[in-house]
Amino acid sequence: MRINKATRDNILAALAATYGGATTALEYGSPFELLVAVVLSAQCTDTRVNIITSRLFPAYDTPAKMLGLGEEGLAELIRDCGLYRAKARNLIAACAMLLEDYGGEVPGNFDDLTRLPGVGRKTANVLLSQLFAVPAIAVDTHVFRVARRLGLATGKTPEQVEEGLMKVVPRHDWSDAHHWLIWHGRKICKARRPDCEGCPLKELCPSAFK
DNA sequence: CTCCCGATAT
DNA sequence: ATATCAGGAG
Repeated sequence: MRINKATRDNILAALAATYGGATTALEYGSPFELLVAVVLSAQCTDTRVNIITSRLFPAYDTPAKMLGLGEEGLAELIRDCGLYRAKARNLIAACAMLLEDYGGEVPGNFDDLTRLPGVGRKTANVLLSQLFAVPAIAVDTHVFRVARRLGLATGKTPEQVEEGLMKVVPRHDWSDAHHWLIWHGRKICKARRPDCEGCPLKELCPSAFK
């Protein structure tokens, strides 16, 4: 669904006004902790990730400490977030790579981040924008769904939606717009039963149920 | 494309 | 019962 520039700018202004102070819901105390939290957040609510990390981070807050857990030990601690074997395997391998190649620090560029096992395009963009103030639009399930419903972007893949959003959102708003779309997706524009009646964008949205 | 996967909402 | 949740790897 294509929309004109005036409508698009009104939508972006309304999102900014409604979700202006939005930021991540993931709780973390260091770049490494955010890396772990974002990997755990795949196909899992942020609320549950925070429950898990509140038990994990006090004892395992560095690559060296987490590596000492081993896959089995880590898997047991993160079991409740689902996909736990793959996440444990990837995180342990990522800890080893961080120590081996990056001095135990989280690298600050896209290519190095996506070399880490379990870190793909979306996670890398989250870390770049959140940790290094690099303008980026991480397209997760909410951003993908909401951007398309609002007519801000088209395309069949997250990467296509990311490209579309970068064209219509001013660069200095990329990181913020990512959070606006996530919170709108959580609170109003939900996957299963969107609350179009209570939506502040219902007059502007090409997908609104009227 | 399939697989990984438990917790929660509907 | 089923869809969905801050995806990524093979």
